[in-house]
Amino acid sequence: MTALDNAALRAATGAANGEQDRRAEIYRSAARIFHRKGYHATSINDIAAAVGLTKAGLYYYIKGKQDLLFAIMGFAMDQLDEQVIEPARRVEDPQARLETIVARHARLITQDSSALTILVNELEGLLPDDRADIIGRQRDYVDFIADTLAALRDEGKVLGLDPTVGAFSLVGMILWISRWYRADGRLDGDEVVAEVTRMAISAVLNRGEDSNAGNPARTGQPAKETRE
Amino acid sequence: MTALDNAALRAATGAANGEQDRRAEIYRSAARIFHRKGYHATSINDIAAAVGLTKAGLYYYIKGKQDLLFAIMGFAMDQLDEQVIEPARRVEDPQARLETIVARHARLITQDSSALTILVNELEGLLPDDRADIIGRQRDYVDFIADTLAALRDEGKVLGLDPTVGAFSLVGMILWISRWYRADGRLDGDEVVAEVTRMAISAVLNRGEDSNAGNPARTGQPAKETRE
DNA sequence: AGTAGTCTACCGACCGCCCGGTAGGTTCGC
DNA sequence: GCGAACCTACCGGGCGGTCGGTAGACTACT
Repeated sequence: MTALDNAALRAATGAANGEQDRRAEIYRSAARIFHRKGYHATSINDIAAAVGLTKAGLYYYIKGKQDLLFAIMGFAMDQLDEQVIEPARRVEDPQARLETIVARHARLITQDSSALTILVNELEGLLPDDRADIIGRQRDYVDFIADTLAALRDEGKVLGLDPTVGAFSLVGMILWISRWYRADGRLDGDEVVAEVTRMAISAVLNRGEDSNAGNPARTGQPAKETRE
Repeated sequence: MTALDNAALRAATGAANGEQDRRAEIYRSAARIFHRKGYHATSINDIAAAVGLTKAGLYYYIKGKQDLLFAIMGFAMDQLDEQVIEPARRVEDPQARLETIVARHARLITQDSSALTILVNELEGLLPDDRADIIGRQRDYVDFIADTLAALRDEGKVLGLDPTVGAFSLVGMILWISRWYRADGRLDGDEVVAEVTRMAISAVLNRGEDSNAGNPARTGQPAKETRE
């Protein structure tokens, strides 16, 4: 069920298969509305109307409100896994890996923040088992960042920073983008991603002259890896 | 706490300003519950039960659910004004001022995050006019931080950072604390505040050797003002 | 001292509304 | 004629909010 739904969601702007498209449209609409109004403030009717169905018609596609939320969150976590964690895992140098994580996560948010934002804001709307599932995956992500910070520390590029606090702080910085970034604003998505990535790297790296193991720490632009 | 307050209040019937105490207790309870479950997922009955009243009894003290939310948010903004903005305004050196802002805001969150977290998470629960009021005050806060970053840039301590993006990013880092910090966790509140403050300063200051207008930019530890 | 009135602080019962969800069709392409 | 894709009509229940009370402390007057 969940895997199927996720596959449906992933079929973004498709041509073929009618049912899958419809389902994907429903999930996308629901994600947008949940994002805008919040899960509890959104009624099944709101979603049905947004996709041009009645409430009963909508129930042909979904099992219930909570399942819908869980499916959206599962999709968001899959997105994070595929677009951020997996690519970053293939980067061996810790600093480059951190840049990959931040830049890719930030980019995901500037592109479409709905699902990823619901992922962090509506956890209490889930059933306990589902919530445990999502929280576990989130914790893995934070641990992944914390491990990267620990590796940077072992290289001597970071001094006296608690990796866990560092990881949480970076995540907070990134997630917050969805609250202030507007696609039609002064800065475009790429500029925002670059700015935030630079701040993130700068936040964890040691400043200045001291104890820097080799490696002429780049102080200017971020890395190349910010796009694929 | 609640039971104690109620017992004390009941025992001291006839004492001076019981009404204000009761009202404060209601706001505090409501803030805690809104924080835990979210505004929309919290019923008036939940709050009434938490303070040992019936729903009808609660309405003797409040005008409605939305007014209650607005009152809590107003209180949170007042707290921010008094404990963060005003003290920081009296610090003239921009870097020290930034440290004051971050440290004081972070400290407020580690002490009691309920109201301050509601302030950012439940905006859509407000009436449009109330929301505009709160958003305006929030924007003033971000502008205050952005101005401080701009001042740092004018001193040459910050290069090529957009002050607005910088301000938002720092705010995101700080606000996120309420999502992961536990008073009974590995680190105590002061340690977390210190860590986050160091990261924030490090995130915006220039690293290393280049193009620094005069001014021996401190590249080692941050400043003293991180605690009072 | 007694008692009538007043006010604070609450409660039980109720209202209309809308919620998530369902039963039982109906339409329509194949 | 059959199943996929929807619909209308409805259900029980909980919601925010209101109404009409009332116990009891306090005051005022006789």
